[in-house]
Amino acid sequence: MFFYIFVLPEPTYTTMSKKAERTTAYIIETVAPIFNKHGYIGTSMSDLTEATGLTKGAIYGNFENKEALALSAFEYNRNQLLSAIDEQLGAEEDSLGKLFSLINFYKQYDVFTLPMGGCPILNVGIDAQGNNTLLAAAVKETVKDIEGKIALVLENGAKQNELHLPVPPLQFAKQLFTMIQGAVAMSTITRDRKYLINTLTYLEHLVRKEIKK
Amino acid sequence: MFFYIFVLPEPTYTTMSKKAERTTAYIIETVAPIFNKHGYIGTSMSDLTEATGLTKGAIYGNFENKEALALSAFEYNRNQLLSAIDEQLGAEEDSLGKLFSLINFYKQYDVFTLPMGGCPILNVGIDAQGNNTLLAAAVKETVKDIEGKIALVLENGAKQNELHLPVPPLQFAKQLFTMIQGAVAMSTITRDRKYLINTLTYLEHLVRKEIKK
DNA sequence: CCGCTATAATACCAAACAGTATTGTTTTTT
DNA sequence: AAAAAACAATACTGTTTGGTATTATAGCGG
Repeated sequence: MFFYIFVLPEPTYTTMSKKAERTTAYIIETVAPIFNKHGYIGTSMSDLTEATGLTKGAIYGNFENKEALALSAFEYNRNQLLSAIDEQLGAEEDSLGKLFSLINFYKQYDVFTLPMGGCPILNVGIDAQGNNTLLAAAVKETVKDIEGKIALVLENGAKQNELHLPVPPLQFAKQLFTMIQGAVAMSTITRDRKYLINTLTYLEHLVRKEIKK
Repeated sequence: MFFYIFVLPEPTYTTMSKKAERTTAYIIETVAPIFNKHGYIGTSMSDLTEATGLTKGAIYGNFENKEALALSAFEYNRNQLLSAIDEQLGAEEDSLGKLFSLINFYKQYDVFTLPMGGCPILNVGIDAQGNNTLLAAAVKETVKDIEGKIALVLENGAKQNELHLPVPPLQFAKQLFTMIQGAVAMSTITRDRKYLINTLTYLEHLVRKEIKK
């Protein structure tokens, strides 16, 4: 018996025609988990040359400066996350199914974010707060995106009479995402995935009891 | 009409006899919010000499190295937080009152943590994760402390038959704290205190409905 | 108020930092 | 296959990093 947990995607940088495009993608994909794990200031250019096997000339030929590279790296991780969320919210037919699909996804969020060096929302969101306004703004925008996606599902569910919400869709979405991120934060800080499991099991129960018709 | 929000405490370093004790305390108190805001690597020794008005000779005369200073700084912030939590959990007579007191404290957690440069649990917990194992361990321990304090209140409340818990006290405490830290994280990342207000209002409702007898 | 000691300032270190101008080497186009 | 263009490596810049040995000053007990 076999379990497919995650199918490792082919790296983007192997499927591009132009050389520069390839190295640019290669750099981003190699560098993204490092920035995510050690933060903007905590990551040095020599960390990146070491990890990529490239020289500074190569990196600075493809990116204007460290900040631009860090932004691209965050965007790369963010896109992976947004794609995964879209996948969960697009899979099932009914809104409740979509919600449970998302909840189950977050139960394994630690293994999902392992290759990217942790949760980009949390890591970059906190790290950049005191050190890089550009990154901080990008994270803020991403949060808004995700909340919007969840709110849309809730709104449709309410319209289709599949579920009833005690508060407006966006507010409920924000509450839901806040609790999820709380679990992400606590399991990150304590390195204990039980926070993830317990909180998301509770959210399952909450959705079933509070908004399921 | 006057509102006393917070009474600014007299700095510790003004009430000590020995000179060395005073500067040590002065350094810690000056430096603590800087480390908390910019992180361990994000804070340079020159940031600290600038902020304190002291020279490196003075700082290194009172602390072995940067790491030891950062640890003292975290411990200082942590003690302030633990004291505040103790205050809330000691004020009221009944367990439910203690709980509501804590919840109300966290509704204003952003203004409480403003002078220390944000939530030390979250900031140091995430920052240190990829950069400093000593600090990371200290945060982990603090989390355990806080959860223990909340669990104790819950356990007493259950024993006194003031409330009934659907799960063991420590597990409920962890769930509660997870949601609180979720609100802290989200309001930090988005710089929007509504997350704090909404989540803690919800927790109020949850406690009233789920565990109040 | 003197003199010893405790404490802080100065001046310095090697290493690491982000960034760049130039040279060398591949790709790509003709 | 040669020429042009794109790309990456090298070697270097000035600055800042954490840390320290030494010198100067301030605090404090007798």
